[in-house]
Amino acid sequence: MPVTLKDIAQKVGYSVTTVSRALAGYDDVAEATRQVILKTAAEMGYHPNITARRLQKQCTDTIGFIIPTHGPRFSDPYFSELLAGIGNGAAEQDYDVLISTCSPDTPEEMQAYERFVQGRRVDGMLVVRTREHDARITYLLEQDFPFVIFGRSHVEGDFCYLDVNGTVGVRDVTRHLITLGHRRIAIILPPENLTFTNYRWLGFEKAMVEAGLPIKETLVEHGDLTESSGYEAGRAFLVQDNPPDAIIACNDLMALGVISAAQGLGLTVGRDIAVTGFDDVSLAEHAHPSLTTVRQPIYEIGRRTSEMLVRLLQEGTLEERHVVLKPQLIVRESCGAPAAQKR
Amino acid sequence: MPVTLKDIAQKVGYSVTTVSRALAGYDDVAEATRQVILKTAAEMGYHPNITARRLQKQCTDTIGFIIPTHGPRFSDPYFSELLAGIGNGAAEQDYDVLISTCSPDTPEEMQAYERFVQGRRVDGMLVVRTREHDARITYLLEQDFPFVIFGRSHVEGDFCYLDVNGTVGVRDVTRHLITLGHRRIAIILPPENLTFTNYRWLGFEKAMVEAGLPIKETLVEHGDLTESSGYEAGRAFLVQDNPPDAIIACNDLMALGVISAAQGLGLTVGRDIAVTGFDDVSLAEHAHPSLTTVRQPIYEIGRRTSEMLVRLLQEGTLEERHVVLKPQLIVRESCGAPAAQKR
DNA sequence: CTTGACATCCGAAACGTTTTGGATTATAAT
DNA sequence: ATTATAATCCAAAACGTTTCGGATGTCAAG
Repeated sequence: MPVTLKDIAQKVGYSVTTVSRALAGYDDVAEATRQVILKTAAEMGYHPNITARRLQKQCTDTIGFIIPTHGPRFSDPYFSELLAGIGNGAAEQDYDVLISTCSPDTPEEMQAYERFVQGRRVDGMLVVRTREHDARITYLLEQDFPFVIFGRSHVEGDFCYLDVNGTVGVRDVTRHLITLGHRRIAIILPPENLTFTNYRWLGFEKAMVEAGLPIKETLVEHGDLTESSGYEAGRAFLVQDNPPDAIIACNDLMALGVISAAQGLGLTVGRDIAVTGFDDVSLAEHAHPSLTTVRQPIYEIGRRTSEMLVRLLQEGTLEERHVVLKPQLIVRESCGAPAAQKR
Repeated sequence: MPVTLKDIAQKVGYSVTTVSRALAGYDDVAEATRQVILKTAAEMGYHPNITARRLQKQCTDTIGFIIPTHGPRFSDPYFSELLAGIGNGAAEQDYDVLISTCSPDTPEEMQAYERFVQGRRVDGMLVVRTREHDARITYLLEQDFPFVIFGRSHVEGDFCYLDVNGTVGVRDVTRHLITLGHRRIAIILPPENLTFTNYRWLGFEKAMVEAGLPIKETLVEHGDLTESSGYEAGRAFLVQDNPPDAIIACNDLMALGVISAAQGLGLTVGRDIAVTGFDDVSLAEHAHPSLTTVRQPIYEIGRRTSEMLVRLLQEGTLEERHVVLKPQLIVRESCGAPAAQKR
């Protein structure tokens, strides 16, 4: 039903080859004929069949992204922003984005990768939330399949990544808390197997050590990056005999959970207890109190990783294979500093 | 480089046809040969080239979803949950999901639809955040392209949709506020052109009228569904000479903005002012105070719409073309009711 | 008049599947 | 021995595009 090259060829009385080449802009077709072809193609409402084109070209002009979702109730503003960046970065270069959703570190996740890679549904993959020993990366390397990751990994091999320097980020926010006079500082870390967990931990350690402050085991917890786990961990800290005077959460969602826990206990955040986050999702700015956090430009990250991947696909190589961005400390009300002006 | 049917055929000494049919499970190939073929296919690491299959079958086994993003800073927990539902619903039936991101109601958005539809990148489309006069729907209808929408529309024609009854939802939450003794009730509506805006408005109107309460013009505002617009509208209400004693926000994000605005003015939400939302994103439960809201099962909605679309594609028709789910009032602390127990 | 260069066009192959419509052989029924 | 039936197999076409390697005709230079 849709009009094909053959239909146009029939109508204008030229061969399929000539029609194809006219539309593709080759210079071995007379200007007059090209005009005729262009005109009739438009009139007939021709749109190339990309499936056929893909078969011929042996590439899909599509990048894949498998979103790590935790359980059915997966509600993370972080990912919608990241996805917007990825989508726009890809669209700008006429690439499509194929997605799937999977619980991380499960057999289903590997199957999803195989489906994309082996089925040649995509030309390259975007990988996020990397783990120290990451089966996805091992797999992609061994398949010699192009990919770019947001984050880093301990997996051996040379691959392209873009990351935000979490060590500097957490170091800065810890230093800031110390400057404000906080001494008993607690931290809620991401799950242990994630690569960025260790980087953030190092930043915490560095700032504490350089200030001569002890790191108490009772003031270190792990959460799973949801508000709910932030709530639990925060509450656990605050009901201790000797509670912390500041709590660093390693992402904003957990920080919001901590704030909720503190307020639930009748504490005033920013006065009785300082709380900080990481990411700077838009909710951080509009929370009450507004959240001191470490900004990573999520949209830009999505955009840049997809741009890196597309370039890698098109040129077969990348000049800047490793990019590490510096995050930015955003001071707001939740850590008791003089409130940054709201809007 | 990847192994093809021809490679297998060569190896086992049968024709490409037989190999294809053996793998596809036809019964006109001897059991013994099938075993040989299956075995060597596995050994050689055969994976069918889906592009070739698609060209032959003239369908892509892919559904498209264009996410309406508002500006680069697009951070909505609602969409990540919806997407997880869509992704899983599709994956279960071996369908892929192709996405793109676009500002709603722009030329680029229509181009994105054309790209998907005319380029036959997908077999069907999923449409959300529908507008009363929605060019996307008009277009899909006129192209006779299969689609399912989440929401409804005034566009003429018969199409499949799944929606949540917003009238009942807002009616219930309004009634609840009235029961609690609130009389000056304000509402923050979504943008006027969205279909669900009117449905929600009707619910508000109905509850107010049946209680004999007047609807004041000064207590009706429109927001754009972001926390920031909720903050603005909420603040505008609260600084009035005669402020409302309850504010209904038409989604959770705006409600969180209202809470922040109220707290910024030194008010205690749940005592001085009641606030309610709509959606029940996971942040609503963990906000402080926890947010009274109207729950729509977002994950389930994503899942069901993609299931509907896949069935429509496979069977050419759908028995249940119009589904309207009933939302559920979730009473929590933000409207001053006795707090629902936390977790 | 021949040759070469150039401009314009096109047939056929290729990409990897699936499907159509038999062909071949063995087996069972007459 | 012949015919029908069933069990296996396969060549070729088709899906719509791009590209390779010419083919044809025209014109200017020799």
